[in-house]
Amino acid sequence: MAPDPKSRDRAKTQAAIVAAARDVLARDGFQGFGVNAVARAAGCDKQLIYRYFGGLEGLVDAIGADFATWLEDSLGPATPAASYGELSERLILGFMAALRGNVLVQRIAAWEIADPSPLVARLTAARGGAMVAWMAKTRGDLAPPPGLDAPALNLFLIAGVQQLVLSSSAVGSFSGVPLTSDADWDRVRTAAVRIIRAVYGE
Amino acid sequence: MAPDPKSRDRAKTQAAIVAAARDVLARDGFQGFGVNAVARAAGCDKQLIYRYFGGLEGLVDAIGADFATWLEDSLGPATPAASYGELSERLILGFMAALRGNVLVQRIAAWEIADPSPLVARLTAARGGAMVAWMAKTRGDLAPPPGLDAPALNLFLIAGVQQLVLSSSAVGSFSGVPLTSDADWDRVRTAAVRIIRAVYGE
DNA sequence: GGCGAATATCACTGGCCGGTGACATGTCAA
DNA sequence: TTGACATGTCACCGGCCAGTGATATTCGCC
Repeated sequence: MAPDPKSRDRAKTQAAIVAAARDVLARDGFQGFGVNAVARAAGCDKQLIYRYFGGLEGLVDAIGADFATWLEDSLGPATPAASYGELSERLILGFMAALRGNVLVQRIAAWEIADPSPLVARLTAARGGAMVAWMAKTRGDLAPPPGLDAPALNLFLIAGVQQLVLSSSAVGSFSGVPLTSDADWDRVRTAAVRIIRAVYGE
Repeated sequence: MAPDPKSRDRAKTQAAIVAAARDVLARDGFQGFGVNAVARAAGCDKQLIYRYFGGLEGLVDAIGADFATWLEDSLGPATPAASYGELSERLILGFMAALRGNVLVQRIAAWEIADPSPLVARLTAARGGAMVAWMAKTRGDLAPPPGLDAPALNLFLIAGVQQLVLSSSAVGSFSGVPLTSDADWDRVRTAAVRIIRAVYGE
């Protein structure tokens, strides 16, 4: 027969709640992300969220827990780069692809900007840690070029990528320029590569 | 004596409501932006919002109406540029300063990303129009350099600026890098200039 | 003065939310 | 068998919200 309507399996119920929370957050954004919505999506009573996670905070922590390996899972292991420009190129394009492919992370990034509540700070921390860890791992022992503030340059490019991805996902354009078709993103990628090669030398 | 507690002046009341709406949006963000909050801030009854603006939509339109000249008002009239690199530099740094100095626009930009509702689309359109008009006016009749996708490059830089400003305003950092002190923003400006000069030639 | 319209306020409904206490049901060990 | 515990559900509270109908107050015009 079908699995029990009341499964009575704590681990499974917890997993279902976390999955439902991810779904709700990815689908509706942080608006409408709450105990009621998550419980509805999980098909259980909201009381269980309080009992098993201590409220939304614990649930958010559970979501953020598996961001540690997000970028590696999306992009595969890093391979050594021959030059800093190549490294930066891989960093930027890889981040672009990973972010474009994960709506949940997009929602969280938008959440951070729009509503700096203590609730989302937990996710911000988890995501930021994953970012720096991945960047450090990708960099390996390659020395940054002298005379350039490489961290600031990369920060600028990463910020641009994130803004373009978020705008594209939310409204399909940025500053009036459409960002939907593959051709649009080809232009963006080309621009990014152009910038990187100009800055770090051919 | 003090002005009438019930002013009974439609024009003045309308202006007070619009001002209150701007204040609420700038202070609290689009969260908590609603008829009740605006009416409270304006010190009048929410019924007047429905009567005079037809609801939040009309009120939002009234807010967006004066974005047409936002950038010019912030930065002063454009002066002719000698080269495309100088033009781009002025564009990016000017946009950075203007956005950093206007919390309301920051909130609206965050709103666009986080909650693509039909309500905010009105503001997105107004802001986008102001952006392209200002860029076109600043450009004047200067020809873009050949062999470069200048619009895409500028788009990338503008996106980076916007993301950094929004993150700074919301959480004081981006990707773990703090963005609060003047020194932080000096680094950002230097990186931007570095990128522009590398791309468009010294 | 008197009357109609414009202006402003009040009071209320219905709905969703977060949060909590009480209750039902299944499990397992003494 | 029975009793303690874990799991799950239900009903309810107070609060905030959007929206609306009725009412009070003032202005302008005849």
